[in-house]
Amino acid sequence: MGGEGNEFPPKKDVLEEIDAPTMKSARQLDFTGVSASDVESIKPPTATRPVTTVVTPIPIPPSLSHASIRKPESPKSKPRPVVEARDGTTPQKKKQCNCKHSRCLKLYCECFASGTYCDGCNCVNCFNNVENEPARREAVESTLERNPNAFRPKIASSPHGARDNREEVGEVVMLGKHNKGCHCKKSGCLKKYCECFQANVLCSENCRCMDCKNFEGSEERQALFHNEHHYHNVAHLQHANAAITGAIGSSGFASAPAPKRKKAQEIFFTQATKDSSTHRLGQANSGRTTSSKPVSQRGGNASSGPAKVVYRSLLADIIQPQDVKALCSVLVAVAEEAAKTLTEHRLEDQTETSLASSAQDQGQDNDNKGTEADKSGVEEPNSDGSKGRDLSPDTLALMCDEQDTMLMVTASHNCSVQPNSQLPNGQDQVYAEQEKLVLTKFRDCLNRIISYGELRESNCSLSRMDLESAAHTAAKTEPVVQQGPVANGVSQTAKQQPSQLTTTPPTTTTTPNTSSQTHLHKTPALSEKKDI
DNA sequence: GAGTTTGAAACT
DNA sequence: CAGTTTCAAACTC
Repeated sequence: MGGEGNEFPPKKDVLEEIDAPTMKSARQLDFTGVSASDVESIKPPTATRPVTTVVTPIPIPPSLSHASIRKPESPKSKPRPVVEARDGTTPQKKKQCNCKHSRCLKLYCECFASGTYCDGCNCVNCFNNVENEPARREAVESTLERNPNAFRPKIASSPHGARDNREEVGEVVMLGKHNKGCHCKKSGCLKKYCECFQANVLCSENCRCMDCKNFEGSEERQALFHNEHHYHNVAHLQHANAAITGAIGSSGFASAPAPKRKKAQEIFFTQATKDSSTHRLGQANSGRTTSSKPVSQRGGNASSGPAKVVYRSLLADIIQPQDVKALCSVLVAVAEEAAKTLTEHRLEDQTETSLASSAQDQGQDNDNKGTEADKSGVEEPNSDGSKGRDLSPDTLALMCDEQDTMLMVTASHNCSVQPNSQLPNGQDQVYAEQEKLVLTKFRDCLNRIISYGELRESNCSLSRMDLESAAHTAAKTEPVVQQGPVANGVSQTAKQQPSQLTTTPPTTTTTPNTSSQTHLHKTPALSEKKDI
C-alpha cells in the first residue's frame, strides 16, 4: 500500500517484512549503531562487565533477535549491570525494571525503551521477552508509530562540539544534549528525574524546563558534583576558581550571580531564534526571581538539595571590572614613572662616564623607541599625553594584558614581548627595577584584597555569633570581642564595617550587593588608586 | 519498605 | 497542540 511504508508501514505487514530493507532496518541500525557503539566506547570500566545479556538493542527482532538476544534466561544472571549513568551518552545502564501495569511494553519500561528484553527484572506480567515476541513486536510497532525516534538514543553526541574542555567540573566531560530536551519544573534539572541530568548532559535549547540549574557554570550544579563525588583536591582548586570568578564578580563578565544564565548565553552565542530566546527567558523568569538563590533554595523542595552548599566567594561583587582596569592603569603608570626616573638616573650616570657608550645607547634607544612605538599602537590607554615615551617591554606587556582582559582582544602579535634580548647596558636594570616596582605594587594590592576578604569573613562569623549571643544573652554587655581567630585588628575594623553584615543572617552570604560594592570601592584597591 | 514526588509517556 | 491521566523511577522518611 501507500508506498513502502517509509514511515509508518501498516503494522501487521511490517511485522512480517521487517527484516526487509526499509526504514525498519534503518531504524534498527540507527538505534543499535548509535547506542551500541557510543555506549561501548564510552562505557567506563564497567565495559569489562560480562557483556552478558542486555547489550542488545533491538526494538525489533526477527533477524536480529537470535543474534542479539541472550534471553531472559538467567533471571539473576546480571546483578544490575550498573553503569552509573554518568557517562555522557544514553544512560546505558541495564537496570531491572519494576513495571506492574505496562507489561513492559511501553516506554515506561526502561528495558523496553532501551530495546532490550527484560532479564532478571522485578516486573509483573512482563511481555518484554522472547516468549511474547509477537506482542512485543506489536508494541514496538505502535510505539514507533507514535514516535519514530522512540528507540533512538535520547542523547545526541556533542552538538556543541567545542564545549568539551570548558566544563569539566571535576566530572566527566559533558558532551551532547538531549534530543527532545526535558520539561522539568521542580527538580531544577539537578535530580535524576531530569533526563538530561540523568544522562549527564547539560540542558540545552531543546529543553523547556523551568528554573533550570543544569547548565554550564551553574553554581548549584557544581556544588552538587563536588559534594557528590568528593573531589577533594579538585574541589579545592575549584573553590579557588570560584573565589576568583566570584571576586571578579557579578557585573562585567558573564559569570554573574544569577545562574539561569547559560541559556541566555547560549541564545546569544547561537544567535538563536527569537523563539528559543523567549523560551530561555521564560525559563529564567519562571524560575523565580533573578537573584533568586536564596528564595529558590528555600522555596525549593523540602529536600532542597541534600547539602546544597552554594559557594560564594567572600570577594564576590567586590572587584568590579572597572577596578581591574583601574588597577592596570595604575600599574602601567607606576611602570612608566619608574622607567622615567630610572632612565634619567642612568643617563646622568652614563653621561658622566663615557660619551662613546652614550652614543651607543642613544642609537639603541632610538631603536627601542621605534619598536616600542610600533608595538604600542596600544600605548595610549591612559591617554594622558605622557605617551609611552619609554615604555619597557614589560610595561607594554602589561598594557597588552590589560587590553586582553578588558577587551577580550587577542593581542597575540601585538604583544610580542621580547624578553631581554638586545637591551642596552643599563637598560635591563631599569626594566628589572621597573618590574620590581610594578610587581610590588600589584602584590600590595592583592594583599589588600586578601585582607579585605578575611575581614569580611570575620564579619560573617561575627554576625553569626552576634545573632546567637544576642539570642542568649540579650541585654548583656558586649559579649562579642572574644571572636577567636581573626579577632585582632580585624574585629575593630569589622565593627565599623557594614552594619548589614551584622544584621544579615549567616545564610545571606549570598547577598552582598550594592552596599558591599561601595565598600570595596573605598577599601583596598581604591585607596590604591587614590594614592596614585 | 512504604509513601511521596517527579516528569516522561500515553491518552483525550 | 494543550490538558489530563498513567506510569515507574527517584526520592524522602
